[in-house]
Amino acid sequence: MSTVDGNLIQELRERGLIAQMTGEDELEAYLAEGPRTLYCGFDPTADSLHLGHLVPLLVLTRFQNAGHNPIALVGGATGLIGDPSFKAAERQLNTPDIVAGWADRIRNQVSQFIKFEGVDNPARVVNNLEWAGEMNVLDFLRDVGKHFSINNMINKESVQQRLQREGSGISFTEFSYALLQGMDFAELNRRYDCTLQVGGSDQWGNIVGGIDLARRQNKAQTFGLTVPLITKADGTKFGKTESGAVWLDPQKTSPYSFYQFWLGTADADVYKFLHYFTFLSVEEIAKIQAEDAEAEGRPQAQGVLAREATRLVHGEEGLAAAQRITEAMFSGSLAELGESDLEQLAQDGLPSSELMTESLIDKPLTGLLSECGMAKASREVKDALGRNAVLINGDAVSMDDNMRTAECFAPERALFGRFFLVKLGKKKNHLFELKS
RNA sequence: GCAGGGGUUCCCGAGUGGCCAAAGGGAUCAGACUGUAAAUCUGACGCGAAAGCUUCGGUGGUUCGAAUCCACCCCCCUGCACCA
Repeated sequence: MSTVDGNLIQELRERGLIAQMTGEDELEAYLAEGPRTLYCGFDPTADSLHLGHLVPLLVLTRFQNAGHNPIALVGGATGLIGDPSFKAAERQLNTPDIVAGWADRIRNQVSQFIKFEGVDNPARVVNNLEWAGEMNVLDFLRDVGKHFSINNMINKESVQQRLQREGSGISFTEFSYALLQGMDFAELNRRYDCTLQVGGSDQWGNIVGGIDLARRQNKAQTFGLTVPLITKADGTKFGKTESGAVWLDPQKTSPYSFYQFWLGTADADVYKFLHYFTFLSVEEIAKIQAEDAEAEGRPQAQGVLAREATRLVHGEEGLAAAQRITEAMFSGSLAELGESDLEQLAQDGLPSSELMTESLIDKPLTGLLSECGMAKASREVKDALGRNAVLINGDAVSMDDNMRTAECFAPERALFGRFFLVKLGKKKNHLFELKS
C-alpha cells in the first residue's frame, strides 16, 4: 500500500513545526507522491533523552502516521565526537563504553515512539557506529573530507562563536563532526534510499552538509527540514525545572513530575505547546483555545496538554499514576487515602524516603526536610516553618517544633502506623515511611 | 615578553582599613492575591535550631582590626611586540 497523507507539510506548517526546509514546494510535492524514507539522529550525550528531543521525535511519528518510513538514528559514533553547533565551549569526551551504554538506552527510548510492526511502513533504528566505526582515516579523508570545503565550514554560523571567541576555540575533533553527520545521511541514502533528514534548527548546517555529500557521492537529491527551537514567552529556557532537565526516562523524571511540569505551563505558551507535543488536530486545539477564552478563570488547556503529553511518553499507566498522585496531593483529603494508596504513591513517583525512628532524635526538621530534597537549603525550610507552610499529615508545624522532630514523626501520629505525608509550600510533597 | 585592566557570595555587579555576611539587580524559595497560572506586593536568600562558624582567585605579611594595604603566585581580558 502506498497511500500517504499529502497534507503533512501543510499540517506541520500550521502547527508551527517547520523552522526551515529545503526546496519548499518541491519537498512538499515529493512527499505527497508516495512513501519516503526519512531520518532523524539522536546523540547519546546522556543516559536519557529529554524534552528538547521530544519535538523532532514526534515529528518522526507524524511522518510515520502520514505513511512515510522513519529511521531513528542513534549516534553511537557522533556521540563520541560531540556536536559543536552553537555550543560555547569544547565538550568533555565520554569514554566509548559509557557512550555505548547510553546509546542502548536511547535506542529503547526512541523505539517507543515509532512502530516497527503491524504497519505497512515500519520504522527502523540504526546506529551510525555501524559504518563510522569501521571506516579508516584515509578513506575518510579521501572519500568524505574531499567533499567538504573548509571555507564553507568556517563561515557557518553554528561554529562562529567558537572561532571568534578568545580563549575557547574548537578542536579538530569537534570541527569534524559535521562530516560524520554528513556521512550518515549519505550512507542512509545508499542503504535505505533515505531522502529526508529532520532535526532541530541548530542542525541546519549539518543537514545541509549531508545533502551536499549525498549529492556528490550518490548523485542523489535529498531534502532537509528543521523544527524550531522551543522557546517560552517569558524568555526563560524551556524544559527546565528547579531540579534540572525534564527527562523522558521515568526513572529520572517520574510521570508525576512530568505531568506536573506540563500543568504549570504558562497561558502564553500552552496552545503552542499543544501543537508541538500532542497529536490533537489543529481544529481541536483551536476549539480548546476558543472555549478557554470564553470561560472565566482557569483554562482547560494545561490539563489537556499534561494529559496528552504524559500519555505519549509514559503511557496510560504512567498517566493514571500521575493523576492519582495529583488528585491525592491537590484535591483529595488525606483521610480518603487508604493504606494501599499510600504504598502506591511512592511507586507512582511521589518523592519518598524512609525514616529511622532513632535517627530523629536531635535532628532538626530543617535538616531532615532539606536532606530529603524538599528544599535546597535548610534556610528555605526555616522560612516555610515560620509561615506555617509545612504540613505533616495535614497539620501545620512551626519553628517551635523544629527540635521536636521525633514527636512530629511519632509512630502514633503516623497514618496506618507508618506513613507521613509532608507538604512544604503549595507544591512540594514528600512521603515518609517509618522503619525502626 | 612588555604595558594597561580585572578576578567579590548561584549570575550580573557595588564596595578601597572598622558601621561588611558584604549595596543594587536577576535567578531561586516561601507568604498574600489567584487558576497548583501570569502580574503585583511581602519576606527569605553563606552555613547553622541556636550559640556561633566560614567567605570576597591562592599563599604569606602589615594592623587591635583587611574584601579593602604590602609581597609573591595563579587565571582572564585589552593593546603592542615576538613568532608566521
